[in-house]
Amino acid sequence: MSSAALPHEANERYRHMVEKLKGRGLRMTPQRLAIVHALVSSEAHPSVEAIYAEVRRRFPTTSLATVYKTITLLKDMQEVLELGFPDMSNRYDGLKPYPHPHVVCIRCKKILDPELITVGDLAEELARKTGFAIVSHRLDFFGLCPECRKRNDA
Amino acid sequence: MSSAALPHEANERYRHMVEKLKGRGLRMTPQRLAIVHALVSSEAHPSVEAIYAEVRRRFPTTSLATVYKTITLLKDMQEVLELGFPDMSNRYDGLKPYPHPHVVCIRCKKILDPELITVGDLAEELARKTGFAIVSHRLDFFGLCPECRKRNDA
DNA sequence: GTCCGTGCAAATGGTTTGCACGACC
DNA sequence: GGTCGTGCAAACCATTTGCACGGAC
Repeated sequence: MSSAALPHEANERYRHMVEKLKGRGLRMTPQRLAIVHALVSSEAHPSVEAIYAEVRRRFPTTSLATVYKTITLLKDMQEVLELGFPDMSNRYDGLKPYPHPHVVCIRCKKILDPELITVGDLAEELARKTGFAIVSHRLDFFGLCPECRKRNDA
Repeated sequence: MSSAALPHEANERYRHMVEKLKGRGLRMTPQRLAIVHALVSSEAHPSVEAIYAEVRRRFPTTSLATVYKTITLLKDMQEVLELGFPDMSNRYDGLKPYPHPHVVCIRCKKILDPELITVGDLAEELARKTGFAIVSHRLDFFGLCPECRKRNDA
């Protein structure tokens, strides 16, 4: 899988993840490379199905199980951020694998990364007040994106 | 289902939810009352299984399906907040059914409501920047609770 | 008495697992 | 060549649904 067409940042992430996988002595199969590629080549926070579809364009025999297994691998290595939803399948972020805020359109399921002041300050305040040792967080805003607001004739 | 033993605030919520259900012409069966009771009588953000177990203590024939149906009902009426997790079953908050921050212990799955400055300000800033019409949000911090930190001999 | 709600069981859908073949190193 | 990863199919588990009986009003 070539990474020539990737934007700068995505290319960095691609190489970083491949190196980290290699560093663990894991085999770099074409499927794995394609899955990593799919994870960094979209800012849409793709679902497993979307990644599967993308990977299948190059490797039509790839199975869903392989996609799940590779994502689990990367999740455990903290190289992919998982966003779970009760009413739709999970979404993944391979570009920014650390906790950060998201905006989710409740109609078209679009997910964006808004520019916001850091939640780190809140986490600190929280740790002091509750005695929790905070290791991660998640902040999601749900609403209608500009496109869906226009289409708001339902 | 008596509400005599409930704390003030829980009792308020109990009555509010019952009134709202009645107002929609829905039948107040003992099962429904028990489910509503279970939802407001715990600050632990119970799972469906936990609610089911609690309800069964009084009405041993109650089915899981009924619990799910009633919770769906209350969710649609915005009287229960649903917290979905990819790695455990959903948890519910009938005491504060509006979006608010949570602290989740990644070991014992305890969920608390921390006292924090409002996220409303962030939501406003966000709406301006992205054009989204924000209708809801969710902020979760994950970490180890004080108890689990002590037990940290794993 | 009517109709809604319940309880059972079966279906669903996303995700995980077991296993044998084939490919990476 | 040995071992790990893949692909298939079956298993899983939380949740949802269909349907007939029973209870709320």
